[in-house]
Amino acid sequence: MSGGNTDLQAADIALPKIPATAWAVLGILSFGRELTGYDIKNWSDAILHFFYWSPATSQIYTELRRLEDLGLVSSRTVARDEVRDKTVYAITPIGTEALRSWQATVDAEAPVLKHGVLLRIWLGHLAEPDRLREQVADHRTRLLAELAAAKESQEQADTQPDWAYPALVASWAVRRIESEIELTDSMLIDLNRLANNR
Amino acid sequence: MSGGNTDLQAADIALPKIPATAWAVLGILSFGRELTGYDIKNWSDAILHFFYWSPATSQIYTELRRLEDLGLVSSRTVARDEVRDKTVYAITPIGTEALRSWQATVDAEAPVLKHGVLLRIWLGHLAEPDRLREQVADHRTRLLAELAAAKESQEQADTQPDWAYPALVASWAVRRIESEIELTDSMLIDLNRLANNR
DNA sequence: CGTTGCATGTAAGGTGTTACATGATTAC
DNA sequence: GTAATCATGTAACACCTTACATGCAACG
Repeated sequence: MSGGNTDLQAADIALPKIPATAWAVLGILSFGRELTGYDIKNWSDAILHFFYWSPATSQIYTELRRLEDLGLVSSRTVARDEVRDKTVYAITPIGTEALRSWQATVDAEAPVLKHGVLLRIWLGHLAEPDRLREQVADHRTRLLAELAAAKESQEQADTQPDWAYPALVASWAVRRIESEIELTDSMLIDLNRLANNR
Repeated sequence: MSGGNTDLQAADIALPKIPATAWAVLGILSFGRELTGYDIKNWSDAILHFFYWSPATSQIYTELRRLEDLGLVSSRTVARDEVRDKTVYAITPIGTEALRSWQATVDAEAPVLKHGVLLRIWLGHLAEPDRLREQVADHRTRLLAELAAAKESQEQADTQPDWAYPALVASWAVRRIESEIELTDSMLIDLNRLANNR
């Protein structure tokens, strides 16, 4: 509205064309901490993994280099112990604005689910019924472990100040895993019925 | 049990090392129809997409070539119209046994979810509250369309003979989308509460 | 008569993984 | 003393997508 506004507007920042993984890594750094590539991998495995896939370690280092070349993150060397150093990365003001601009202008693609267990059930005509139920039961066990991890992540988010959004997402993750456990149980019942009706 | 059993056992078949996408394409052909690459892409978009991602068309043709080289599928040329031909693919006995063997021995990897909307909510501290709610509302609309498509897919599966397993998976897909709609509604409420508390 | 569907690819390039390598430190 | 953790990469390669190209047929 005001003609004299020279503030940095989200729309003013050129939106670099970088893959989704790069935005995710930048997003992790947007919480304001200085992190090593190793730290980012751990965050990724612990949190991102509930709603986005966790890239390989080498990929994270590749993205960090890309982001630094673009000026979206900065790095500095700090002491790790008396002998060795480590490199910590932080988001830059340009990086923050780029992320904001990405948020404001790039619509989310349709979510993608890659569910190997469901693929195997879909191809159930080729499997032994026992094998199928074994796979589903294993999946259920995995879900229980995920649920515990998600709940822990939720507690973490609830205790951090200014983590309202991560807390929202953590609560979504917990409920979505609970729902998948129900669906898995129901699938097991259906599978039993199918196996008995022959 | 019997020593004289010379039948082809799943475990006897060498398990070729091919990517998950190749198994998915082979799986589509395991329902016994002769399909063109184009047909497979359509099946993929219509069905596979509910629980597995749908590969690009060019990727499907690549996988078909790979599968044919391995003898897991065969192709033949048939007339399309008076002028042009088309190539239809069918699974071979070796292909069926390879799939069986894959089912019997390869455990499913952990499911992967790539949910761009959730990633954006997780980074909500960088977004305008309105923009966030817009993204979630758009996602809800998308889910409604998916739900309709999943229900149609379910009806299809229910009317086909010997499609008990696809029917099971379709019913799972319907319920999982319904559950995600609920989670989305609840997310919208939480987002409203967050926006008002400031 | 223009658009959508059918049908099949190639070429280029980007994305991402696996395997490997290194080595000090800390925990058991 | 041995395993796990921290920390950082490189090299090779596989996977997959995008963009492009082609052209008839059928539908409105």
